[in-house]
Amino acid sequence: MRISELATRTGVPVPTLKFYLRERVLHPGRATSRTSAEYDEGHVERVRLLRVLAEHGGISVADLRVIVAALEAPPPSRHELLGAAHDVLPGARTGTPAGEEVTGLFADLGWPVPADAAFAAGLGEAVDAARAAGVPITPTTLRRYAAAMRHVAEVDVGLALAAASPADALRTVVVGTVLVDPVLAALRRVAQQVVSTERA
Amino acid sequence: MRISELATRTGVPVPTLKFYLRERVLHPGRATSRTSAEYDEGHVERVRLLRVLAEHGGISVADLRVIVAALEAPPPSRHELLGAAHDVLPGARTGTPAGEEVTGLFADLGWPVPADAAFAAGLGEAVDAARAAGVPITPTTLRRYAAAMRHVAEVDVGLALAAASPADALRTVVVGTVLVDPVLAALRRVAQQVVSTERA
DNA sequence: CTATCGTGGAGAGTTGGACTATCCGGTGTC
DNA sequence: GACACCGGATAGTCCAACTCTCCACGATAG
Repeated sequence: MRISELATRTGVPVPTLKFYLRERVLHPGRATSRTSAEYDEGHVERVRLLRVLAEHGGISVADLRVIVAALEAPPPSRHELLGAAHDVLPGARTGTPAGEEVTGLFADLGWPVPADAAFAAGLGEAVDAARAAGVPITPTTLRRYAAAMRHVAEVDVGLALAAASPADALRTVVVGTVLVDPVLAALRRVAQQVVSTERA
Repeated sequence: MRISELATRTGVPVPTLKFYLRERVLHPGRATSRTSAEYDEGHVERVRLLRVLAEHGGISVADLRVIVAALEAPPPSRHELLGAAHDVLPGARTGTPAGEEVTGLFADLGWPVPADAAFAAGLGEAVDAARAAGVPITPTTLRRYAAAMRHVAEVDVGLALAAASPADALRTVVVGTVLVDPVLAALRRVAQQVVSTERA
């Protein structure tokens, strides 16, 4: 199909598609002449992915570029895949070591987390920010949060392992991590109301 | 103190403070003459709150205005307080009824959630977005996520109930909801790595 | 008592990100 | 062979969040 059909199929205007091509988040079509190219279902898929990550996940074009690059080079093992996906996601602090409290938390929980894991430092920052704003987060609080998120992670990993191919698994991890966060946030708010009602 | 001292105390430039005053997210100081005003510790606190919500919570100035308005008018009961806080937070869809799947989920779980709760509709949208991007979320998946977030909510409500005053509780709920989300997201990613390692 | 200096207030300008519009020479197509 | 459509490039728009510039005036140090 040509670019105008890609536009009608995805509902994205032609100038925006050209913008995505320029920004290298959409791979070029197969050129059929100097002034036309052929796009396929892969392009339709990609455009839909870009839109949903940008609109519902709030991912910037710069981060989209990193993400699609990772999607196009799937690592061999399913386990490495998770690390690769995480390095790419916004919020990761690759190379920055985590603070003492965070490493202590992981030791307490018996979690074998390397101190330089992509999100360990980000976790420390997030906790400090919440405390700076007056939220009384104690080590106990943090342990309880961690235990709950472990249950979430069990579900997440199950979804990824159920994928048909490594490429599918990578896609599920990256997209799932970004797009399930808002689902969890909404569930958290609803659950707060429920717990609060029950205690009243 | 005068505006320049407020600027040095908070590390925020004077023109930015003037911008916050114009946008009515920072309450005016007590005017001591036509060309000067007196700011106090409440202003320092407020500016720190604005910065941490904007930087770590990604809250826009328009949403900040709604949040600070809510903080200045605390509702009488602690239970109403949660609803008031949630109506104000980004992602809320006040007045929009939730979809069938979401109301069914709540019925399944035995959660007494009104169909027009602030986040019920947002939840449906978030789930649809994730599915549109190819994340295979089943009703079972959703129930497991909900169970985990219920544990998170137990901790949240405990924190809010421990606050000294209703005003403190409101602050804890609003700020905690916004700023603990990134903490949970980071914990989720770390837990994914741990679970994945254990299964390998 | 006077020369700055800082202030509140308001409008205009800047920056960055994400598009969107215009142009252009070159097809493809009826 | 007219004419819409294409790809490629450049420039322009729009929004949010600041940031700058003025202005007239009050504060305060010499």
